Amino acid sequence: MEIPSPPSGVRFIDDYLVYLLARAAHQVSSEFHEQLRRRGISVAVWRVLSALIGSEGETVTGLAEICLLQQPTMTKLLDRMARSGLVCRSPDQRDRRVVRVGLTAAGRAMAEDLALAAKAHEADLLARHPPAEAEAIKNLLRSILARHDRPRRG
Amino acid sequence: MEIPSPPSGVRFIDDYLVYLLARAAHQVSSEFHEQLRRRGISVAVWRVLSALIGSEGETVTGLAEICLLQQPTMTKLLDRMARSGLVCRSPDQRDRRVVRVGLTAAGRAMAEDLALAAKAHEADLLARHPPAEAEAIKNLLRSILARHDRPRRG
DNA sequence: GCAATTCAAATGAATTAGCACTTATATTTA
DNA sequence: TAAATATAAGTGCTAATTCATTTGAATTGC
Repeated sequence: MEIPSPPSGVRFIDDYLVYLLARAAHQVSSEFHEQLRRRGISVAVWRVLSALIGSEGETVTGLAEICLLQQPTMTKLLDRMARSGLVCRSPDQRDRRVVRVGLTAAGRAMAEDLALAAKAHEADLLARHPPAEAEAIKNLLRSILARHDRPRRG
Repeated sequence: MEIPSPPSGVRFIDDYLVYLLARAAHQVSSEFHEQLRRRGISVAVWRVLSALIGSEGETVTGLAEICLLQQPTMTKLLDRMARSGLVCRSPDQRDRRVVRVGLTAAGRAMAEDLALAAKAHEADLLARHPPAEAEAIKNLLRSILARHDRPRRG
């Protein structure tokens, strides 16, 4: 059987909020992700580093939640990052189930270096919008985050 | 060495646009993704099905771009979906390098069924915002997409 | 009209993620 | 306080993703 090219009409996804958000997130980050690729740093590693900037001592589960990953995925990611000398784990004093994650000197240097590049990229992104809109974007996103905070999820 | 709990101050990521977008996208879709999980349908499969609604005949590379995946990932995903009888491939008549992808009857039924659930979920999401804001969200996202459309990417 | 280049899709090897489960520690409650 | 339940992190297996490459077809330039 033969399939013609897609019609030029409106696709389902073009008016579907969840898709618009996913696409915007992907598109907006793609330039910075290419910078990471050039430096040989994976997006997952950058997410962990950035999550720890100004917030060292997060737990494994906490980092997984922040980085939008499963906990076992984070455990293994941290294994690799510890092996490459970017993070260190240490047991919590009060609760021995808990592992707290910190940056090594090398990890902190890399994190801060990348954060500068990330902020420069962000300024560049926002400069493409009229000032009022640029202002509105983050506020709207924070409003979305506040209104759709899920009770709790793995 | 000992690592204290993270300070309660402002984390880097809490004011970082790319993260806010990624988090919003994740959070907003999580409820629907749970619905998918309950039905035993993966997010990737849903993305392909939804991409084909009203737009059958997309190419493999085109679908990869729409679904925010790499082309080889899409090839293998389509292999699996064809095996489970959701999509069919057929060679383009004009250009024999191109493969056009269509839905089978079962695939179309599943796509339309899920699209109803997706739209219901979307209505539910938007109802949590004041009407003016709900109106603004999609427009703002479309503005972002328009302004940050990348030239071309794998 | 042929060689070189571009482009679409597929393939294979290696890496990574996800799911279900285990282990160890805390907390609850009877 | 003992037993039951809950929580944090790690493990093992399977499956999916990626990167680099290959194959086959179309386009371009000479």
